[in-house]
Amino acid sequence: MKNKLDHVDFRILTILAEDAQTPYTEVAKKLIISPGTVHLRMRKMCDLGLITGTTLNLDYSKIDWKLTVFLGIYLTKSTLYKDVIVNLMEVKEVVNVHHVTGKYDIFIKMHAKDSIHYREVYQDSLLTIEGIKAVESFISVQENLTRHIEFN
Amino acid sequence: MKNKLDHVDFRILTILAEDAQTPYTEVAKKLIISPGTVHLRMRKMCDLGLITGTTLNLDYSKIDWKLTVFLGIYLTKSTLYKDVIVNLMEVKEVVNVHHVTGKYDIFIKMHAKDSIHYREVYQDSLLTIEGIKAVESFISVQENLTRHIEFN
DNA sequence: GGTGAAAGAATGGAAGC
DNA sequence: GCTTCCATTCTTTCACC
Repeated sequence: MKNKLDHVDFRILTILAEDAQTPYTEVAKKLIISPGTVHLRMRKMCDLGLITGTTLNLDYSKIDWKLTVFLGIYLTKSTLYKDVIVNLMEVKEVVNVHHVTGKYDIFIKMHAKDSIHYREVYQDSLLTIEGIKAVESFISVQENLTRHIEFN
Repeated sequence: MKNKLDHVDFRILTILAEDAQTPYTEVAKKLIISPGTVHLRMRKMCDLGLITGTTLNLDYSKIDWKLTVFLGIYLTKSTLYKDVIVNLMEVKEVVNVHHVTGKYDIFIKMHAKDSIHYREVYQDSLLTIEGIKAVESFISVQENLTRHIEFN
């Protein structure tokens, strides 16, 4: 898959991963290629499934969702992961679900307005899911970094 | 902070969080407001610090970075977190760093090309950081969900 | 597989309501 | 604080290289 991509593609990715709203004309100018080429390369990378979309980076604390929590989930039986994941995805405070190997079976990230809201979600929406044996939580005190890998 | 935002702002956020490249004219049409208003609201939300940027969603496996790993880090002394975080941020495979409460002191997310690459980063770049006592890793077998909270 | 130009569309101010 | 208007800028296609 990677051999379909070259250095120009990676430089386009680097610029747009930094700010997805950068006009293609500006990307083209920076890389000294034509806007048409940027457009073509972007379509190629979307078609390849490398670029799956674009989104806003949001600081939830600014709308009074003050808590970010990571949760490591133990299942009663590891094979139950599929059903549990489906149930987790229905909890709207959950923004990220990973099936993992290691101490935990599933790893999730969620947001909550405050500790009361968090406890509600935890007790009423998470612990009640069938197949979950136990949950360990890690409350984020501070996010220090969110970025992409370097493309090259 | 939240009282500066209304339902229209949240609907704009919802649309653009889904696809940050949606033209403002299209957002305006969906919400039956003028493009100028979308522009104004967006600038307000950027100025408030709610929107911190825009980015691409990427599937790293498509460029042969096959591993996503979460790592829970124990420090020799919890007060060392600042220095350790600075050092972690210099490891380019690390894309996310959170200072957390709970069993671990710091929680990070990283990507690697394969298990050899991962072991190199783990042994040479992470375990060598002064102040880190131990690390527990969770290799993501599958990402099932990445989304935003529902705004309202 | 890239370029550059051109038609159509979007952006981002300003003036008025 | 929203809207409409408009000059400027961007997108996206396509004939050509």
